[in-house]
Amino acid sequence: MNKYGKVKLKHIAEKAGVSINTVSRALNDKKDISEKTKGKIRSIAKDMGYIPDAVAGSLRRGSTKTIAVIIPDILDPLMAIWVKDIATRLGKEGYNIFVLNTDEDYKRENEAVMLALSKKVDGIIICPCQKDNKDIIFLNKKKLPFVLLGRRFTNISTDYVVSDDIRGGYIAAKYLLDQGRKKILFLNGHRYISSADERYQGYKKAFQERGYRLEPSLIHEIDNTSGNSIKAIKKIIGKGIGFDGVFAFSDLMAWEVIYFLQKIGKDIPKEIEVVGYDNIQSRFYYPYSLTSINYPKRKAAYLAVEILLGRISSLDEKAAYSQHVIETGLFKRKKI
Amino acid sequence: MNKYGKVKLKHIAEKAGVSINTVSRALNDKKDISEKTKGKIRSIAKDMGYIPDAVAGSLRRGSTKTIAVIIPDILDPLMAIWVKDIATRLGKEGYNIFVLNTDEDYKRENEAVMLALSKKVDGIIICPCQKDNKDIIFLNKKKLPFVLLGRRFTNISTDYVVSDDIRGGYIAAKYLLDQGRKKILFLNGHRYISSADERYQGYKKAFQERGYRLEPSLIHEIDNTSGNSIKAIKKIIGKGIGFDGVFAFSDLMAWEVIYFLQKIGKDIPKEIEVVGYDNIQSRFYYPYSLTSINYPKRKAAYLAVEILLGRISSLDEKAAYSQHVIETGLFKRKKI
DNA sequence: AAAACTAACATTATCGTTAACGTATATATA
DNA sequence: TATATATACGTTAACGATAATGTTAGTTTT
Repeated sequence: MNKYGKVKLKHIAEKAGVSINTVSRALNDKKDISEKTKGKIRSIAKDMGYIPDAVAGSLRRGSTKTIAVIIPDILDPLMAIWVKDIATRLGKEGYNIFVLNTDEDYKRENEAVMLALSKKVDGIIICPCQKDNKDIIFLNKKKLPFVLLGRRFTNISTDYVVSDDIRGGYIAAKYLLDQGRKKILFLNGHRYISSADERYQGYKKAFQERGYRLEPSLIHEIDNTSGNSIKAIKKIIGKGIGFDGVFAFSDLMAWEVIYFLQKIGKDIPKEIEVVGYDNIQSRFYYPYSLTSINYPKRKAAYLAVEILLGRISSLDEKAAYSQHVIETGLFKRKKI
Repeated sequence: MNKYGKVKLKHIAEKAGVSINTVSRALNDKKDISEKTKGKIRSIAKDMGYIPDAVAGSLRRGSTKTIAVIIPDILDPLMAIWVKDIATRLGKEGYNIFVLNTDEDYKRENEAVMLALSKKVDGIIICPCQKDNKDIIFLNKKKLPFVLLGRRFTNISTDYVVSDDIRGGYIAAKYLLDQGRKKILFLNGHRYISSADERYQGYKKAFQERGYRLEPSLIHEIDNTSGNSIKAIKKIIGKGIGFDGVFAFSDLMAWEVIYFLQKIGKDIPKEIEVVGYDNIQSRFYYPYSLTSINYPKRKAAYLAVEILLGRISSLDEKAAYSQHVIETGLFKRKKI
């Protein structure tokens, strides 16, 4: 370390015998500076152990080079994967990310948005917990670029990247029905979440095509958070409701469900076949037969990032919305 | 929205007929202001849709109210749990967190530290990927408070919270040996990670107590990142090395290992018994018999936060280091 | 050789907020 | 009544970096 408690541009400027501005230009690789001076300044800066003050720079520049990622729950592997992919992709463009958990709570989501606004992030990627969040619409007016990932709004047009949830729900129902399952338990997310609502629509369609009626006692809407599905399934079984198939809102839910059903002695998938969503497989190896609705998750995340970067760099506020519905398919897994 | 593109303190001050400073005091709940004025100003600020500019505030205040959490991998449930617990606890004190992944990479860890320094965080909680990182020691000189979590340094004294890894390794080995396992595969992390090194020491001790010799071909050091343990175990089996027990560095590794062993037809735990570390159970229900080394993870995270907050608020730079080794125990799980 | 231009640097304003300091009024004490 | 003491505010100077604008010396143009 050197004699300066904190090395500022000023100190480098003094030592180099140039102005602060010249130091700034040298370190930021701007023009209007000779290679010789630039090299000299950079060398001095390095020697002095200069660490740029991002806060001061952000204030002056009017840009923090930071993106907020607002998600329901980092403990859901889908979200963790997305967060990591987004961070990696954005890192290449010099952006850092701020991760904010909402725990599927509308109020916390709005607090997160306010925090992002306050922290002056350059953009937001958000997986909203409701399909018609009025406070987020507010972002439009604030002219802060944002992209929805995984879930969308129905009451307003925005940029988004989602999976084809209608088809996902349809495929899942069709598969279970094709397997001869008669009493299928649908453990869905709340229908005020776009993906849950759309999966329900697809699910319903598959039943209607066969002239089947949806049995209300077999359709449940629950939070996609810790332990919830176990609580729910306990209650359902407690009521004496029987079923031979389950379609869960996420693989996470599906795992919990399988765990519990196994525990009470059910033979999976013989007695009860479970279908999940998201097809999480990258790290969380799971030995049971968990068929799942699959879609290119990384592609979705990257696409959201590209759209956001486009919005940030584009001067055209009125550019058409980028709306992507990514194809879903069935990923069939056998018991190993 | 109102006529102001961006509502600043100045605008509120104008409207309220007071000075900027008074507005600042009102909004920050400082003293030297009457309840009446405070109420009036706050009401006006709310009406005008004022959103504080955290960047400007941070620059002036010299504090960002942000903590960096530097971890190897957010995809490891242990880290995800820690991150969430830390965020929750710090949130109550008005802090936000910046999550930075290192992927167990020394270079990226140092970049993360530099970034944290540049972003002017108020403190760092870090799970270091090496037990003697010289660049982090550098933090001491920078007088930026930091606490190690899960892993510690051996070449320098710092604040830390770790599990009793020596004992953890000892217990695991003892358990497997007690079960009559003769050929135990130790899938450890790299020994330049303190926890891996200490678990090795405990492991060795258990063997020595019985007069057993460690078989080098059964001890492997690998990265605790995606898919690595499967790659490793494939190679080990490919070499014709047989084993009837496995002690893995993390539950994550253990899951991967069990997955693979199952896949190639092994009966778990009959043929091969696996012991993991961290005892992840909160969300990732896992149906196989995975006995694991347990310790109060949330307690560890909270403790790290308390220590950090203490350092931040304390004026005493020379306060004795807070060093905590949290008790570990065996969590035995049966096949369900 | 005068005018025009350019490269390379310096000077200064600015970002929005907070804190140190200063001041005036109201209240309490002697 | 005179003086001390709070209380509640205003004024102004940072915080550190960057962008806009100036300035100077050297080069090119005609």
